[in-house]
This record gives sequence, C-alpha cells and structure tokens, in this order.
Amino acid sequence: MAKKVSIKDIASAAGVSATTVSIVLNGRAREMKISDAMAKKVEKLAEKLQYRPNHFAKGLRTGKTHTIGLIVDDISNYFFGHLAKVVEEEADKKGYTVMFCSSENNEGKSRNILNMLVDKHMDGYIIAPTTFMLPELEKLIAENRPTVLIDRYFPALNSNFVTVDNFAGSLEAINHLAAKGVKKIALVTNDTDQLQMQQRIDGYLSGLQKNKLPIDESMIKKIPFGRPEAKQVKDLVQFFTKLEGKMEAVFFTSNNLGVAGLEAFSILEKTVPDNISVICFDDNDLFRLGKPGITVVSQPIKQMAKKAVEVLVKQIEQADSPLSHVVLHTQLIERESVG
Amino acid sequence: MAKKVSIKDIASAAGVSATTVSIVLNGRAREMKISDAMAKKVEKLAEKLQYRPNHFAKGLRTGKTHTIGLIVDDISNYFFGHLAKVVEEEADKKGYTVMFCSSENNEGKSRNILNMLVDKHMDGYIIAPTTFMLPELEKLIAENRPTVLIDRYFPALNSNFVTVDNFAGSLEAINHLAAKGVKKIALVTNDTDQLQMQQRIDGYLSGLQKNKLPIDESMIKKIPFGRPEAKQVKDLVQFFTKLEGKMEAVFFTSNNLGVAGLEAFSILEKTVPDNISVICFDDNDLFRLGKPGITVVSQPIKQMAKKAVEVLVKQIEQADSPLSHVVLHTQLIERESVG
DNA sequence: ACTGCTTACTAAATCGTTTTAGTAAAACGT
DNA sequence: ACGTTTTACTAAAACGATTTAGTAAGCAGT
Repeated sequence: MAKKVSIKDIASAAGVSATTVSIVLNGRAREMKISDAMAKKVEKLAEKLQYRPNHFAKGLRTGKTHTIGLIVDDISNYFFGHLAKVVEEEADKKGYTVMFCSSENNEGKSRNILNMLVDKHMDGYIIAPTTFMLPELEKLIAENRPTVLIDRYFPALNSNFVTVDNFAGSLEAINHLAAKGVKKIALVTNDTDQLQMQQRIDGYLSGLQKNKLPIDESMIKKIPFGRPEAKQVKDLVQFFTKLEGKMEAVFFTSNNLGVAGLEAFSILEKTVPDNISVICFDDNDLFRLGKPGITVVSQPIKQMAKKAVEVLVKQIEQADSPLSHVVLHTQLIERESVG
Repeated sequence: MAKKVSIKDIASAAGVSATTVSIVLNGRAREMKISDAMAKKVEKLAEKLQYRPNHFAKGLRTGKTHTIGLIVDDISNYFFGHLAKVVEEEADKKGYTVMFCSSENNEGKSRNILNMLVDKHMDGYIIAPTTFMLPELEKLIAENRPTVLIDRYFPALNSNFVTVDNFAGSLEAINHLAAKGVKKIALVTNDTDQLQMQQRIDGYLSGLQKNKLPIDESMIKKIPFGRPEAKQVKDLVQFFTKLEGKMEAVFFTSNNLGVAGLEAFSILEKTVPDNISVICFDDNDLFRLGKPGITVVSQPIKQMAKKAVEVLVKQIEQADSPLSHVVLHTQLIERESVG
C-alpha cells in the first residue's frame, strides 16, 4: 500500500550513491564538494518522490529526535496548560516537537515518566519536578542530558532552572493584606516538600512577622496533593468552619487551591470580600473575570515558558553552554477580593 | 560516559546469541522453545545490566513507537486541556505516551503538524481536526493509520470519531431560554466551517424556529478563530453595543467565547442575569464558580477522552476492527445566568 | 540403522540512515 | 611531464534491534 521512499530510491533515480544523497539532503553539499548540478538534481528528485526521512534510522545514527519532553503536574491546570502552550509554540519555532506527561505528583508515575522519556530519546527535558524525581534527575544531569527545571528546583541539584521569586511574591501579598488592616490571615497550601511551596509559605510567615502579626499553626492548612477537587473542597469547608470568627483573610498558594477555596466559601455562604478577604498565588480566568475579581500574585507564565525553551535549546545545541538560573518576578494584581 | 547496554552485551554475558536474547526479552521464549533455564538467565542479566531497549532500533524494525499523537486547537483551553489530561491518563494505562500539538486553527500549522507526527511514526492519532487538515486526513485514512477524530469530524470522511450531539445540546439551550420567556436571543460563535460549530448554530436556528422566534442575522456574531482574547472582547463590546435594547440573551457556542463575552459585559456594566441572560456551550471554572453561575451545555469531557483512547487503541492493536462513531450526550446545567 | 521430529539454539539479513575511509579523474604547480 | 592537490563522488561499516532460515543434537519409532 504505502510505499516508503528511501534515500536509496532517490540514489538510484539520480544514478548516484546513497552517500551523495544523504550529504545533499543534509545541506552539506558545498562542504563535501558535491557539484551544484548534482545537488540540484538530488533535491529535485527528493521533492518529486516526496521523500521523508525515516525518523528511526536517523535517530539510530544520530541520537537526535528534535523532540523535547515536558513534565508537569497536571496539564489541565490553568498554570501548566498555559505554560505547555507556550512551550509548544516556542519549541515549534525552533523546530522541536514536544511530548508531554503529567506526573500527577505521584511517586510511581513520576519515576516512570522520566525513564519513558529517556527511552524515547528526547533531545532535552523541561520538568516541573516532584520531590520523588530527585534520583532520576540526578542521573539525568550526571549523564549530561539537557534539562531545565521549571516552577521549582532542588537547591542541591546543579541544574538549569526557571522560577519566580516565590518568597517575595508571597511577602508582597501579606504586606498588602496587612496594609489594608487585615490581621488574621489563614494560609491554604499543599502538603508537599516542593520548593516553590516552601518559599511561598516562608513568604507568608515572614510577612506575618514583619507586620507583627501572630503566627498561629491552626490557621495553616495543608491539603494533600492530587486529591480530587471535591475532596479538597470538603477539607476546606471543615477548616474554615473551625476558624469561624478567627479568620479575616485567606492566602492560597496556588490557583487550584484558590478555586477550591472559593467553592468552599460559596458553600459556607461567605461573601468575598465582605466576610473574608482573599489573595491567591497564581491567576486564572475565574479570578480575573469572576465577581468579585480576586487579587492575585500573578506569574509571568509566558516568559517562564519562553525562557525555559530558550535555555533548553541553547543547552541542546551547544554542549558547553553554562547553567542558567532564571528567577522572574511576580506581580500583585489588585482586584476586589480584599476588603 | 554513559555506556549503553545493548542486546549484544547481554548476549555475550550470557554466552548466547543476540537472537536468543531478543526472543526472551520479547516474551517469546516458550513459543520459540528457549529453555526455561536460559530464559531466566537472560532475564536476570538484562535486569542486572539495566538493559533498556533502544527505541530507534526497535522502531526501525517494527515500525512501532507506542506513542500516540494528539492534536487539539489549543492546549491551554479548558476543554482541550481537560481532554488532553484524560487522554494522557488513559493512554498511559495502556502503555502509550502522548505527543501533543496545538493547531492554533491555523492553516500552515495544521498541515505541518500532521506531517511531523507522521514522520515521527505515531502508532495512532487523536485529532480535533481543522478544516485545513482534510487532505492530510484523507491521506492518513487511506494509508490505514489508526485515527480517531474528536469533538468534530467530516461527514464525507470515513473515519472513527467521538463527539457530542451538538445540535441537540444547542437546541436544549434555546428551548430553555424560550421556556423562561426570553425572546431576543443573540448568538456568538466562531467564524469557522468546523462541523461542531455548524451543528451548534443549526441547533440555535432550529430552536428559534421551533419556539416561533424570529431569526435575525444581525443578532449573530462570528468571531474569527484564534484572535487574541483582547481583540475578541473588543469585537463583542462593539457587537453588544449595537444591539442595545434589542437583545435579552446571548448563547455562546464555546467556553472561550463565553469568557470573552463575560468580560465584555463587565466592561459595558451589564449585569447577568438582570440586564442579560447567558448560556454557554461548554463549561469551565469561571462559569461554575463565578457569580452568578453561568448556565451551560456541558460536555462529558472525560468520557469523550476515554472513548477516543479506547477506540484508538483497539484500532492500533487489531488492524481489522470496524469503525466507531461515538456520539455522546450533553447536559444542560442550570445555574443563575438566565433570568 | 535409518528416517523424521522436536528441542534449543545461531548466523546473517534487514530496517534506513550517516559516516569513515577511500578512489578515480581533473586541475595545478613547477 | 611529473607529483600533488582538489574535486566529485562511492563502498562499506555502523547504529541496535527483529526475523528468517537454518543447524546440530537428541530421541522415537519401525
């Protein structure tokens, strides 16, 4: 049925060897002293026969796939979805395709995924790492495979990374609340060791301290990762109920937590910002367009993705390029959720 | 540095031929009369040497990649992001990885993408097709490559597909508005030939007719696809301004149009549902949790994705499996946006 | 003792490229 | 006119697996 055109077909059609064809099609005709006439002829024939190089054969020889692997927590999340989109766009511009996997923040899956991608010979990796991945990442780096961590990183691991200043972002959020006279600020975060979350928590704690507000452990809720949304909402309803009267504001450390939080408020018939003030780390459509608009610490998603691809491709294309540590700034976008 | 372990290394370590090793590692030991003792030995060694098969070599011989290609309009869109997530989950369960691309509904990109994926030898394809893709799709089908269209399809193309009953969904929406006594219903849709959009428009028109409401072309707005959101909002502000007083409700045919619409209302200081009623085809967080909640025609995203993967994998794994045409049902979720 | 069948393997071809190590012919320098 | 260099190519090996076509040894049956 589908007849594959190989380099040999072109070679015999042109009356030359496969070597010549390969050289021409890789644009090395001049360099290899193939005559212009022959180069033209081969190119014409390749076009005419609709030649498409065999990816496997090429890969087998060169080890290159022109594909990059992207690992995120969850592609359906606003932050990661938008990140993925820009990663794909930018990669495409530079001639790369992207293969993506969601880690689901799950130990088994985290480890498998990376091995799978390595088996498929990605030219490089952009990874929002889970803590479980550390050993695999160490191997990756040791084997010198181009890798850029995104959103978070491991201080002990000597890798490229692109993040935002999570600490400063959170601190700014707390300062903002404090400036508006809000004193009792609860924190809702994830139950994870991931650095970006730790930094956001540290920003919160530091913010309380700087504003001379008391730190109260009972006002901090850590929701297990990857829990279905309905369950998260239930946890939060419980948590907020317990804090009835003791809480004037909540700072959420991620957009999906914020969404669950708003759902919980809606169940509890608490209105924002009259009954409670809200700031969320990370933006999304609901926060931007919902009523009331939610004040957020917004991350420069597009820039992060662009930078990550840029750093990665540089790393892929010139082996000796130095490590990049990119830290971008967040922006506090004031809306109507702080009363 | 990184020493690759090949089948030959195992062969020489075990004192056998590469053939034997290959047979054993492909689980065909029994079938090929390899002694149990030898099979064990080879397996042990493979484990010990941390053998990982070379994807290229394997692919070169077998043509298989255990990878499926997914093409959507835009991975950062709520609908497609959630679709992609489930596709990836389900594919993973069956041992496949997913490579994704966004077509951006753009002619050039649409065509390139498919060729790129074919070049990389996906085992199968799940595609939300743009109209530009038709010729490439025809080729794909003619070449007998496992393919499932999703969200929309081409009636003239004999392919698998998974969609919802778009006509019925829209019709139900219009009936719902009519039942609430709303008469002047505007339509906001995309400027595209895609079948699902046509069907939604037909459902709208048919709904007006059945409810004896006048059809007025000036109340139909087609926004060009892929236009940046800010521009969409501007177009809509203009459109709604022109209809001032002539319009009681708007039916949006996709979630991103709905989001832009809400933004336009917010600019025009129109409140939903007091000044205007809204129904949107397709759900998202903003509609579900925003105030007021937006009444939507919700699609069974998870089921669609599951079904698509199921059909595709069947198609991949048994060549003669018959075509599947899956049409799922939408659900009208009533919230507070119809007054 | 010969044929035929089963068991337990293996050598070599193959997939489609790229690359290394050439070579014959032409051109050049003196 | 002779050696050297350059030009314009090619044959064959290599990448790492799978598969086809064997084969040698052992055993059974007559």
